[in-house]
Amino acid sequence: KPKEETKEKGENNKKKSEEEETPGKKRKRKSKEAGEEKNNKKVKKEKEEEKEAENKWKWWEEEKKENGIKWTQLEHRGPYFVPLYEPLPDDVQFYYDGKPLKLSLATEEIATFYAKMLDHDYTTKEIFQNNFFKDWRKEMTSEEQEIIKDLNKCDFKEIHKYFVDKSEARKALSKEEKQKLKEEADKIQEEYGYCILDGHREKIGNFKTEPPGLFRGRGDHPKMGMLKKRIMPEDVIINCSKDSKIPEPPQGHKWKEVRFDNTVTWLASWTENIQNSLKYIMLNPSSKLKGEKDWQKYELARRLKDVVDKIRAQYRADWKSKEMQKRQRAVALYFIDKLALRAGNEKEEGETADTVGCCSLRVEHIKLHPDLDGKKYVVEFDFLGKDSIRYYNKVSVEKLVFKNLRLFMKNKDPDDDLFDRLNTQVLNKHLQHLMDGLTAKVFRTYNASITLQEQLKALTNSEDSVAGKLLSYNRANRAVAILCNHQRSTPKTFEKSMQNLQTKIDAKKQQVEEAKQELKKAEDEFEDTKDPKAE
DNA sequence: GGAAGCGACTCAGAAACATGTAC
DNA sequence: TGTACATGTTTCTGAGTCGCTTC
Repeated sequence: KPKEETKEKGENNKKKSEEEETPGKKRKRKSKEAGEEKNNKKVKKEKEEEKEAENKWKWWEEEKKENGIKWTQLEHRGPYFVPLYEPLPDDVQFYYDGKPLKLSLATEEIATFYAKMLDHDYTTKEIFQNNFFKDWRKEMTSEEQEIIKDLNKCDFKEIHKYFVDKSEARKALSKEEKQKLKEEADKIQEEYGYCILDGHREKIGNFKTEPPGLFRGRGDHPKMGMLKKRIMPEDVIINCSKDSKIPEPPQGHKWKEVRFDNTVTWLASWTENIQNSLKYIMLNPSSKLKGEKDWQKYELARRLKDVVDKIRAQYRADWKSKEMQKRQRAVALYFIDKLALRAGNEKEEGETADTVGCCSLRVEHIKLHPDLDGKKYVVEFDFLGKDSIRYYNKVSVEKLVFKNLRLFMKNKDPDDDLFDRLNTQVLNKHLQHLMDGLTAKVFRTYNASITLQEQLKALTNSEDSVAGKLLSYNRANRAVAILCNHQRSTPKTFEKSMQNLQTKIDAKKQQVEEAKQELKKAEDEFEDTKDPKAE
């Protein structure tokens, strides 16, 4: 049938081409042109990509630099500074205790940070509100401090609406206007987004300074809502090669420092005010510096493959060691290897969310079940890991591991460390003895990689269609995600999407039901009209 | 020797943005 | 053909790991 339809359409078109041009026909021609334009764009893009691939720096075919030296030439424009604050229009007001209140520029800017987040869960959290209000008050003028004393009396709704409308307006711009904006962004990318590294043009990963705003820590972060200050050139250290063109600071400003350190890979850095830690401008993952490091990482995992059986035999033997530290080390390593847990460095209390990894597990994070759902020696894990993502797993372990865990937990409080004789330094020092360069994280890389490889082998067939192979690939990838406990929160639109799908399903069901009824009716009618003699 | 702190880097989730598809 | 929504990709930046230095 589809073939017939195509044929018919073709014939109709032929007929019409012999007729005079009608408005409908003009529309068709226009759409054809639009289609061609789209196609041309695609071809152009493909050609550009091909050209880029041809020009790609084949650094892996070159000789490696001596140990520790990352480059001999590094030239760039410095970071792109995000635009300065633009004051609100006069008709957009902040209200305190029901009355409009004109804020000073700095106070207003910080108010907009909060106003923009009004739709977000963050602003309902007490810690966020308190941190924000405390930091906001610090930046207020003394007059403002006298008036604004209670966050509950602050009304940001008009400011919030202003930004929502602004974002809607941006979405509603014409194609041409959007194109113009894109060209402007491309120009900035072209100017600041690349550097020259050893004679090759390399893409920078993050060439813009982070804009000021409110700190959005993950999970129950004690610092959420604090004011993230604007980065100025005076905060920035530039790193480049001595003989290169040193980037100019924006007019009227100067850099904090310019250094020429070729043992590091960063182009610029600054200290952020929330955690007092360093932030860097570095290259894109497609660059030589990142690619080479990635390569090394997988080579290290490959080397682990050769010795992993021996290491496994050793930690199994250590489960029976007379030394408590060795036993703890052996059980922790078993978890890292079997469950792909992270190492678990110690963290400063009160500075970050309370999350743990293997070495920092506490007694309260596991439950022991001698028998559970027909399985023996089950350990139930329940803790918050990196990014406050919950790790929940019930694992059947070996008898010796189970007995050791019981021993480690004996006479301890829930908030005591499970592995009290162990930390990541002790563990990594031991691993270093087993294999040069081996650390806890290599097990995660190794187990993730080998899982992908094995799954691909088990799920794919060389005769499969591309779609079939893609499906198998996605399934293999999912197995790795499950192993590594990679998760995403459900999107805000999830409920609505599900509702839409359900509506569609219901409509189809009804259609089927109606069709069935019609069929039944037609059959009955047919029965009635049948000639009794014909039977 | 080991604790603390810092520096440099990778990892990873959220959000923004781009593209594809169904209606 | 336009729109709304779904899906895929990229950007952003917070959260880890781990080596090194200092005390």
